[in-house]
Amino acid sequence: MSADKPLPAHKGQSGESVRQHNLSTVLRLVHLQGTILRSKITATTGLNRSTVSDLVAELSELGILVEKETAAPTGVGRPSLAVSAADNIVAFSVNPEIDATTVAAVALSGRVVSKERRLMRSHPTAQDSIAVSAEMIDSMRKQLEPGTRIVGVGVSVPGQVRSSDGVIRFAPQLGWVEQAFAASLSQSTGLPVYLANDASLGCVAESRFGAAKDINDAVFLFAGSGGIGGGVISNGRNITGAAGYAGELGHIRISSSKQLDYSGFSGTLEALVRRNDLLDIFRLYVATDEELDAEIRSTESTKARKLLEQQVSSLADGISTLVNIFNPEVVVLGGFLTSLFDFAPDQLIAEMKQGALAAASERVVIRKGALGSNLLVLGAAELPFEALLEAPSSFRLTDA
Amino acid sequence: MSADKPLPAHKGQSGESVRQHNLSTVLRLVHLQGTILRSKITATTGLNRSTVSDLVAELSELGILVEKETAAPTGVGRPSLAVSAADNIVAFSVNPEIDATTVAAVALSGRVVSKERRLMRSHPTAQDSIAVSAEMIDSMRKQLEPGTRIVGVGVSVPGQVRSSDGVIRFAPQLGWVEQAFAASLSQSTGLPVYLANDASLGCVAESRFGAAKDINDAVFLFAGSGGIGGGVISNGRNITGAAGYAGELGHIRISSSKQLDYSGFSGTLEALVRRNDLLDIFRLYVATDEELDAEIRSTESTKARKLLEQQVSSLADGISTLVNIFNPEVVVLGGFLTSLFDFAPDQLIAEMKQGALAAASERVVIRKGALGSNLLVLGAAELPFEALLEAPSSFRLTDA
DNA sequence: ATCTATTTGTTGTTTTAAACAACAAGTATC
DNA sequence: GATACTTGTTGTTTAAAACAACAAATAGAT
Repeated sequence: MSADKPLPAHKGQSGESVRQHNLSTVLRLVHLQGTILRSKITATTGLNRSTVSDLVAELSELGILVEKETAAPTGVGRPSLAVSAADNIVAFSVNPEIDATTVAAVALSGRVVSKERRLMRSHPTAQDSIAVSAEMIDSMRKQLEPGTRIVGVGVSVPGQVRSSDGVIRFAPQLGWVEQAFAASLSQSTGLPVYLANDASLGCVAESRFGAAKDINDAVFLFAGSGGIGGGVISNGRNITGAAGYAGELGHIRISSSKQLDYSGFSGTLEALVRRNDLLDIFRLYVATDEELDAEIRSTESTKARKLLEQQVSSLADGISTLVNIFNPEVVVLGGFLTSLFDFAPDQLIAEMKQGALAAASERVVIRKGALGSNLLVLGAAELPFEALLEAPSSFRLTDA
Repeated sequence: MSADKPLPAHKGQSGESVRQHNLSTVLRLVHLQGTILRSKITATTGLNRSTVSDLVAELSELGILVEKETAAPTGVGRPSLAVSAADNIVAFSVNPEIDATTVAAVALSGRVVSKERRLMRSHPTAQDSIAVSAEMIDSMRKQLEPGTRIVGVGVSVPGQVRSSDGVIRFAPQLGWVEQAFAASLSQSTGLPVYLANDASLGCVAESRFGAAKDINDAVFLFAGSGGIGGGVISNGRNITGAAGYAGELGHIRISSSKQLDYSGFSGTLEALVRRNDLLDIFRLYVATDEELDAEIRSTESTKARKLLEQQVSSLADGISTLVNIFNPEVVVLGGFLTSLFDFAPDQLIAEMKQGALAAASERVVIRKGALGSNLLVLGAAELPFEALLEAPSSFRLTDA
């Protein structure tokens, strides 16, 4: 009945855990803000000058942070030192898609060190994908600067991932079911591997570095050829749910329509806002988001415009529901949803407000994603980085 | 661009804040678990025996906790002391409804010290309600045991409340708009007053003391005569949103039906699962939840059973959407939704699973609320208690 | 060019609170 | 009644943040 397991919520704090927390706080600040003055760290953390000095020294010792003298002094008084995240600590990010696999190396400083997209035959098995990923990581690893250290691998998966053990439960586009992706890729590379849903990672990336930076409550909707994915930041934290499947915002039911989405549910947001329907009406077979966007911007076809208006309406319905549920400050759109937004921003906003409570919707801002093609690259890299940020002094880095 | 305000997320921890945190942790543990052995506190917090001894001593000194020798020893070894929350520290909870106002005094120990429900003429103004509440609190205050100290007042509001200043933005049933309830009631009583949405507070109560105790991810749906309200616990925390309006789960759109809910939105969960529709079909004008439940259990009418099945379907649709969004462990139902559940549990569960992702729904349990008529009494009291739990050593208690 | 005010880094000391260690107290089992 | 076991108590140690004093580096004033 009562909790025999020591819930983390009821954990006390000892002296050492305070040190861990403070190291973590400083490192996270630098990772998120980029290069930052030490005096600024002192101000934002509220810690004493000498304490910050000591913390930064320890992190520098570990090779995680770097201190440099500021090139141009900023004002009166002794110039403060600039603190940056190490440029030679990298995470690999992997994004398997239906027709290609993207692998990148991202430095803790945020720099994308290298990035490669390899086309694959359609419908690769998970084993194929793991083999290709491992090989790409291996070759990329050899080209890293000497002395570079590796945090691990983050994989963005277009499907549902069990967070506890990194098993892909179901990836509809790829046709994968119950694949122990993390364990297998970890075996092949000798590196720790972390998995999460792609849209959730996009959400994390936009909230840390993009359109929702410094926002505590945000909702994300990303649409691609595989449907609509989503993510939520509430009170500054990504909502994951009990097992990691939360945030499937494409599958919220908003209508009685019998139209099906890619997972076979009817009347959902994903069923009514379909990229393929737009491609069809423009008589396109495949198209990049840019090409589709150009068509949407320029079309004069009444039929096309009507479909677009319907999709905008459905999107507004979906956003209304999410606003009522989450009361976010910002709603961030990605993929071709940005084109829908641009097509009829006033309609979208008006219909969204009409379907949502005034109090919850009055301050909501709808915004386009800011990270473009680096969205998932940065998002996936945050998974291993998060592990490092959580325990900077005890995390085991791997030599390149 | 970058954060000039020191975000709490980037706050460091000093020695003193550790003490605060640990005092808070111990006190919260006792408040949530009820009477608990000191050895158990040591085990769950992970703190040293002597540290726990010291922390409990400080809280006892403050009169917040009480240590007693255990009546019946539990096993081998020196018997541990039983730690309880003080029974003479109380919070008032207030619940204004359309036809009555309920005021109660709740002890930190969880005991409901007193409770009174006063009938009022229909459609009271906010001023009426504040005056009546203040008067009820005053008279109840006089009857408290000597030496009792007061934490504050928590108000559960059937409407949207801005959390920053306790202004009621809109309470559709009561017809209130923009009422500075907290400020006004605080003026009248001389006590700190906290406000929140009623369903959110019910959610907090069930998650701390009721059907979702020790559950980190739970969704709550409560239905009454005023519609359907909701609340969410994600990662152990109640979701409030940017301004406090999150959790309006009754207003999620699940259908294209033109049926309107109490806030004028069409096709929402609240529009399709209406208590009044059930009352109508049973030819009841007013009825308690118990009376309605009896009708639902015993009805043989085909028309009634069809309506009930429709409502169960709609409820299942709503829960599916919420399961896809939140991946909860438990969904808790309250009000007449429990009767719907009892009417057709298999249908509800089957249809819910049909509309939700397998991964997210496979482990979900649908459960009835456990707190009955004390739901809002306990929930509202948690608001002032929370302030005390947050800062036990510096919180200013008021003498009765 | 020099002086002053200002800000920040550095170093050595103090303080706080948790951990630790040793012992006493109380219970159950043999 | 002896022994093992668990918990409370007390005094000591330790870790880390705060503090204080001073040095360093800048901008602006004289």
